[in-house]
Amino acid sequence: MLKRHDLLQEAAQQGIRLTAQRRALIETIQEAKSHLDAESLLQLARKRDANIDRATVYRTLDVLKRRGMIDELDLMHLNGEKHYYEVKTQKDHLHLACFECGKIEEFTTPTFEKLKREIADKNDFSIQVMRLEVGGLCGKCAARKEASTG
Amino acid sequence: MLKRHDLLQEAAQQGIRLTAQRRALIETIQEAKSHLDAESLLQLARKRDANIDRATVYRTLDVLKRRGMIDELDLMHLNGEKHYYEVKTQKDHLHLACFECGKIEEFTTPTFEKLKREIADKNDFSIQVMRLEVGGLCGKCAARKEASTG
DNA sequence: TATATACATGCGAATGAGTCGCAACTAGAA
DNA sequence: TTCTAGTTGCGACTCATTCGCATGTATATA
Repeated sequence: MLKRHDLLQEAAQQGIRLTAQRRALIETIQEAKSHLDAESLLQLARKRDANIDRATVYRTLDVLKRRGMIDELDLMHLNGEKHYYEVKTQKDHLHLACFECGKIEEFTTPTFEKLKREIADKNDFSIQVMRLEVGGLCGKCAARKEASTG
Repeated sequence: MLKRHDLLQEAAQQGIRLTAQRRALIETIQEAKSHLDAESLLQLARKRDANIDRATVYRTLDVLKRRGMIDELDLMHLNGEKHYYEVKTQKDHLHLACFECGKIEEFTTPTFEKLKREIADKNDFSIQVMRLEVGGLCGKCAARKEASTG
């Protein structure tokens, strides 16, 4: 598992006002085992603090995004147009989404870091966020399709 | 400029039924000078064929996407949640989006191709689409910010 | 510790991109 | 020329996300 930032601590350091709702939301994101969309986040966070409104979820996500504490993903729009969120990790990583079974895998490699440096250098661009998403078929689904089609 | 596929020809080859609306849409996408969203595509295509409905735009985009003839981009959601489309090019390329001035730049490098092979190999994954988007500040905007803040 | 206020929240209504059901139409095969 | 599976326009709909505004509150300061 990739090393994640400690959101709550970071939020305090950055002087983000910590309301009960924000605490509940931040803790939920921090401890999430999978990528959460706004609705799932709302439902889970309500177990910690029942009085959280949907608008607050979006507003909080926006704050965390702007501060670079979380990343926003589309996951190839596998399930409609909603977004998913994850705590920023120390190393950049990419997401592989299987169009068939919907499984999401994460992957890191030095080549990705290298590419990042190259992008910044060769384009005179100061990178804040980088999102690499790959869509296709995971090994299992590719094999199954192969067997049934050809 | 990266070499693009010839959509109309490819559509014919693939046995896609060519209605007047689809022709207008395909030609519009092919000749577009910038990344088009569904609404802009609709407006432009109507100059060629006034009777095009919004639903047809989405349905056609969907066909072309499924066939791998065009790519769908989010461009870091710089302007809301809409999607942008572009003709698939011979080489994969990535998009740099400046959060300040909104400029979009494209970039290719062998490292990207290398990364792609690595992803496929090390994960046993059959890649269909790959989307790499980068957000940050272009050289000019970074310099301007530096000057005014620091 | 009390107070002030800039910032957060809940609510409900609004927005905007994209989708759907269905009757009418038509490209291209036979 | 005819047939029909695939395509279209229309208008209503969905669903994620945003907004305006009155109310509430975390935190700085006295």
